[in-house]
Amino acid sequence: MLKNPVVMLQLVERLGNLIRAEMRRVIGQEGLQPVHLEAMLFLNQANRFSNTPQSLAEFLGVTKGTVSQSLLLLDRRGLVERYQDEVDRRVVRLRLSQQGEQMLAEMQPASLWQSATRNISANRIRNGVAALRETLYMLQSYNGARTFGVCNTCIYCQRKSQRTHHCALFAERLSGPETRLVCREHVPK
Amino acid sequence: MLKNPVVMLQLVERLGNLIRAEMRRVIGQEGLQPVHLEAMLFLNQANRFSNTPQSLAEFLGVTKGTVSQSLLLLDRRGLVERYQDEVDRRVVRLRLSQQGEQMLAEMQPASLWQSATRNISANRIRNGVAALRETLYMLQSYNGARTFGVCNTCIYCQRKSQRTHHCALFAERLSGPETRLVCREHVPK
DNA sequence: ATAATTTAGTATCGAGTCGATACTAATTAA
DNA sequence: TTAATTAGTATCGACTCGATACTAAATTAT
Repeated sequence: MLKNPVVMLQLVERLGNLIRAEMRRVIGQEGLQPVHLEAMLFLNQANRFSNTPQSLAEFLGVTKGTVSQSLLLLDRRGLVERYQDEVDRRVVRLRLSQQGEQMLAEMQPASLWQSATRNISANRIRNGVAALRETLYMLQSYNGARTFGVCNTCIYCQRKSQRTHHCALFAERLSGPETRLVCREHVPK
Repeated sequence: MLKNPVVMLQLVERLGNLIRAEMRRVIGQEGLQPVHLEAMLFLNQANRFSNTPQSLAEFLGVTKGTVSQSLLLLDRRGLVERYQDEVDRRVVRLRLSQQGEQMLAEMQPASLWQSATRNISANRIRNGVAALRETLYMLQSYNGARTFGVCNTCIYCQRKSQRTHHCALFAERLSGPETRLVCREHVPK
């Protein structure tokens, strides 16, 4: 019976809470809540198959009703735009507004973390990242939860030529930058 | 400019959110919120210098007013008991009730995590723990936040004999089990 | 083709978080 | 003795969140 995994859980939990508290402090000055920042960070990264309320709800682990409320607020504040899908007129598409993108750019949420990790050896961080990633995938598979990885780590992503890729699930062409966005249908290789 | 630290941040953030969502699912069945579980986990670990509303507020990163509300609820549910300090009659002492301890014991919050980390090499986990711990201490020192470590990793903790320890800050004797509890005055060696 | 079902999203309600502000009471400093 | 500080509580308003009930569009079954 190993104790280290439990220690790792406690560390992740504590770090997660600290990050959340820091978020609350920073974003609170804009009259927002942590979940609003999470949502904006997701929309900043989501590909065109994943920029919907449903997808956001799955990512955040809340119900679609809850997400609907949060989106109402983000819309009112002019940070997120909603528009109807052309093909399926039930679905709503989401994107950050110019103002939303600007706010995200100004916040630099990672800067504190950058300095906190400056003196840790690259090898240690590489190992840490590997351990965390493996844990994340395992946890997600237990839950039946989605992995929300980027396309270029997905089994459906096929390289066609130097510059073009192809998604075997949606049967659509993917540009280079698109392969670095997160997808709700992602399945890790 | 290294990318790995940012990846680590995103992983910790994502894992933290998953843990939180899982908490909400589990504890929600008791009509509680994630923060209530966090509070109970803290009280289960806090030493006799740290079992106060003020200390809990610092740990959770919220205001004392907020904590006061949460404690009201935990008290109403019979999960936490509040009693007055003998010496300083302003301060309120907190402890888990028998019922609170039982609920915590039945929940096994770490069990899913245990299985998720089963196949990761011990070395990788050790490195991950080291990287996370270092990051945590750095972040806390930037914030001026407390570290909330256990006594036996604190500069004030002195070993007197085989079985007895001594806290140089509070100038009091510590039993063996007490050196494994968390303290708000903790300063890492 | 029509009806039943499923799916995407919204609206509303109630309990709770959370910060801000204002307050009480006990302790400490001037 | 008075003033300032500290620990905690009470109240308010904006928001989260799940549950429930709803609309409308798309899909499936008949």
